[in-house]
Amino acid sequence: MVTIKADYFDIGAIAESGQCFRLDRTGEGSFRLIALDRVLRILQTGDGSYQFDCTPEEFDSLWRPYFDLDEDYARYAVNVPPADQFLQAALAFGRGIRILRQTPWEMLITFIISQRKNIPAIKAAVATLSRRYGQPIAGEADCFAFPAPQALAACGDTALRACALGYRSGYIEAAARMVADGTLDLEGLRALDDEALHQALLRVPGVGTKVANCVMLFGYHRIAAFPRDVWINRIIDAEYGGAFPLERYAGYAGVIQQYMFFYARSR
DNA sequence: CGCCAGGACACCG
DNA sequence: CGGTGTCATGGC
Repeated sequence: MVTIKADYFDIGAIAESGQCFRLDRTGEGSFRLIALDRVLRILQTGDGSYQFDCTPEEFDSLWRPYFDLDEDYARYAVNVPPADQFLQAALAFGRGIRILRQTPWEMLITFIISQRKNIPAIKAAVATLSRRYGQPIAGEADCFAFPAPQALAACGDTALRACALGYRSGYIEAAARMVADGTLDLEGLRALDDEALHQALLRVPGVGTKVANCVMLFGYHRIAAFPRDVWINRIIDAEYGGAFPLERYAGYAGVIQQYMFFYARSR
């Protein structure tokens, strides 16, 4: 058991921020995360601290980096103009959101699934896919790791379609084959700069600009990436006259984007 | 039942 | 280059 008290850390906000689809509220102040082929239970105590059900070694080597706890999120707020009432409200409301360091493979498949689906539907599809093609996690009832590339590459378009994936099943099968046969080296892409990484991801069927930016932001922690979905476009139209001042947040616009998304969707 | 969802893609002018 | 129709399915 590990207890922490971190500023700018709110597991409930993170769970509802649309970046991770396997972090669920299991009760009042309790959460369960399936990630990195493991299960992590998290308890939010009354005094604002958190208890993680893992060893200190596991916390330091896996979960501290996963939750990006070594980064100071106060620095992302300094360039927001006081007159920007929308962003001021969004940062106050979403205080405690962090950009999780998830894996490129899971983000690639998850965000191919995400197109034209709402968040509950995405979570359901990821859960079905994991239950059918992921490894059961030892010592945990009904918990399954995210499927390996080989597992998804082998199961076929028809079986994938039966996981409520619809027309995306062909994209997912093709992407899984590229990764399984080495055509696409997701770990090797870490060496590329943002623009080259973006271009490499666009070669994957079913990956356009928006999904590529999500994979960059949530899978490679490229926090300059700024995914534009229907919610973000709606905000930019309604609050910024169609032109959001991205350059003001150069280098970390993706973090700002996440506050915008979470706040907009809450209303 | 109808509308919408963290879009991509082919096609068109 | 920018606009338009289509794609399959579930949540609300």
